[in-house]
Amino acid sequence: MPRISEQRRAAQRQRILDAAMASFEKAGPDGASMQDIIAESGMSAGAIYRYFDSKEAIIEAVATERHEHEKALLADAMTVGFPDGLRQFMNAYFDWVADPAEAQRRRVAVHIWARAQHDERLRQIVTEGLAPLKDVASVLADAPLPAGVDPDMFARVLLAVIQGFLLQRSWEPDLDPQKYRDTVNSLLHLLNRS
Amino acid sequence: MPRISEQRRAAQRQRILDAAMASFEKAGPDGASMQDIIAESGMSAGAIYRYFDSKEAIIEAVATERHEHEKALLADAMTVGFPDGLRQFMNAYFDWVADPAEAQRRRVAVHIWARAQHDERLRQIVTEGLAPLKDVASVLADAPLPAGVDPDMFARVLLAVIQGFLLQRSWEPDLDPQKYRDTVNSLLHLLNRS
Amino acid sequence: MPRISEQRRAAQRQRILDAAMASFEKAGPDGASMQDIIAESGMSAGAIYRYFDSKEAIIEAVATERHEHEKALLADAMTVGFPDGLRQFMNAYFDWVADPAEAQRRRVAVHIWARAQHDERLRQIVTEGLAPLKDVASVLADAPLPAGVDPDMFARVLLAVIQGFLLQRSWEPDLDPQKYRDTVNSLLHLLNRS
Amino acid sequence: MPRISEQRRAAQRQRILDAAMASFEKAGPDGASMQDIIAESGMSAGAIYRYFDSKEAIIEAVATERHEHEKALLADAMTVGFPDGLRQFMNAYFDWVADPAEAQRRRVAVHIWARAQHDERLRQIVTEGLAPLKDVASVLADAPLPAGVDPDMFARVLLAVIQGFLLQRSWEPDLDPQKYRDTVNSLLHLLNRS
DNA sequence: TATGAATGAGCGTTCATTCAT
DNA sequence: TATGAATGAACGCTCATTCAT
Repeated sequence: MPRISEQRRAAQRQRILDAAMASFEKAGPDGASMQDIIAESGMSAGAIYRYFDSKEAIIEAVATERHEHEKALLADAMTVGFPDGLRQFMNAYFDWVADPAEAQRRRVAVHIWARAQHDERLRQIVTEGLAPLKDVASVLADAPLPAGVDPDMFARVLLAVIQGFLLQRSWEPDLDPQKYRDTVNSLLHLLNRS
Repeated sequence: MPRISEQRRAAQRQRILDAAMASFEKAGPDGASMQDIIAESGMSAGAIYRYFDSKEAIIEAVATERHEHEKALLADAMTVGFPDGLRQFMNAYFDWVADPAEAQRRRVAVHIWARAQHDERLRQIVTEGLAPLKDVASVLADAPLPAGVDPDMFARVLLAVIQGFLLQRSWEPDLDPQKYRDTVNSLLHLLNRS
Repeated sequence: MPRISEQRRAAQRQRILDAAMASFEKAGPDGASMQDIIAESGMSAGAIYRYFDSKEAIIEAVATERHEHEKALLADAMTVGFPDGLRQFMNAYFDWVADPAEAQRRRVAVHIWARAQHDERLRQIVTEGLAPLKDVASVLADAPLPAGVDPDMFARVLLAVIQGFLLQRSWEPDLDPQKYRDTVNSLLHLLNRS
Repeated sequence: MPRISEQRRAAQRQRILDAAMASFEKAGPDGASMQDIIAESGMSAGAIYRYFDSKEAIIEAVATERHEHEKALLADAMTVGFPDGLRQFMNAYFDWVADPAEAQRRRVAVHIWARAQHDERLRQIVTEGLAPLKDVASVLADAPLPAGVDPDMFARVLLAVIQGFLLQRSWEPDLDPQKYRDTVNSLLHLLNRS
């Protein structure tokens, strides 16, 4: 009975997602055609549609994959308190932002962000990916923050610091992540002294 | 010998760009068809192609318009020194980020950002729009910054703080700009005490 | 201004419908592809979609055209009473069934009939095309019909006599319409004597 | 050396034909996909192709089945002479037309009729199904028919009366078969008096 | 024998762009 | 100058059929 194993099924799915990532990186989800994904994956049109209902479903799976990756990344950063958990949170992100192997994912992320503005399903996936913010905020709530600093908003500032850098580096690949990271860390040290 | 006045030509151009912005806001530049822009502008297909060579040219013009707007916005914020110029720089941006009339432009900006990753012309327009960073950095270079804080990178952090918020609010329109702004300002106050 | 005249628009529409009829005759609406209609019409894909929203819309237009033709055909047959109006009704149909120029339309009609079973819009078009039955029935209602003969059902019998022959001749083109018609007329004469 | 018994083979074949009938009834042979038939039968794609060479072969088998059914139906109606054999012929048909259990077969029949116009094999099956006409005609040939009534053509009229009603009822399921039948029988009684 | 994953040609339709009027 | 009808390549997707297991 040729019913394929769960393992093979997962591998084929991943093959498609990898091909989609590669295609999306080059031209964005709209610029990449199904033919591109088909060629990149080495599979046939029909085969791909056994794993995903539509191109849209592939885009959503790519978005989901990215956020699962992100959540796993941050899961254990949140196990320690302020200010060490905070530092780990930022470091986990910065490691991702600096990792050459993740360049593709970062570039595709920007397309997902743009698309999430119109696509309700994608918007949900993206905002659910913002969940770690809650954890960061609850850690910050117990910390001696300067007056006027809201824990929720501070968490968003930290995320923005990452997102903005990811964006800037997507246009200027030569931007040095280490220098940026050092500056951010130096700024965060001001908190300890307050 | 221009058959139509320069003034009329500019007005027609603007009409197309406004229609494009409206169309792009709804579905992004890829999701919006030339037919959408044609319908929204009330002009004919042929007429539009007298003002712009291609859809791509319209997208570039939209991107350029946005960055000219941005530059004008920041031009006079840079006339005073640290820390007042810095505050004005941030306030100018925050006013834009909070202005309901600018919602359309902000949403389209995210698409431009994504597209700039692949489109060289767009990338140049976007990175040229980053010019104010240089001015901010040169102001910061003369300021008594904490140890380890690079002026160029600090300027990027400030930009990131805006960009990230713009992004987050594009997915969660209810996010309160005032609360975010207050937290950012409170954090920046730490600099004065250092 | 190249906005085409109403006349040209109607001509183009007809060109598409004629091409569709020719294509449908050869292979039925499902067997004929849009490419067939495009080739047959000598128009481009895009042009056709300016006149019809979809292939389905073309099929509906073909069905509508056929029934408008039919209604016009029967309109004046109904101006006289029994038994002359009845004879004219049948003759009008028989002339159509025997007319070589109408062979295409007859063959396509059978496909429309089949399709009308599932397609609600088509079903409405087809059943509205049955309207003449009401007129025939009302003429028959005033006639001295034999006992047990319901005017509505008799009208349906008459229609069935046509439909069935159309069907039989679609499989056996050599069937002689004249012989069939003579036999039907002879049978109808029995009514006069009753 | 058949690995499976002839009996099982026939049962499997029937299972496929039943699934095909059910699928064709819903959407016609073109609207129904092999996947539909596969799902409806509970068999696998590969299994079905061991019993039928192609979808076309299934359609032909469905058509053949229908006409075998029809022939069996009429076989013994033809054992008696005019006018009783005639009445039995019509009654056998009318029973089929009124039988709710045969609704599926009737609806599919219309599709077969349409398709038989282009498909030579189907046309042969359908015209061979018209064989009873010959028997009816030969019975009628010995009967005292009114002047101008050709036995062959009269047989066709009788068939048309059935076919047309089947068609009309496929669009208007509420049509009362009994009323139609009564009217037809009343009309046929005129023959006795002539 | 039976399975269902895989194939890839072909489907209906859309789109940015052109050009006769 | 302006119009919008026309183009035709390319799109996302489905399908009957095959064949490795």
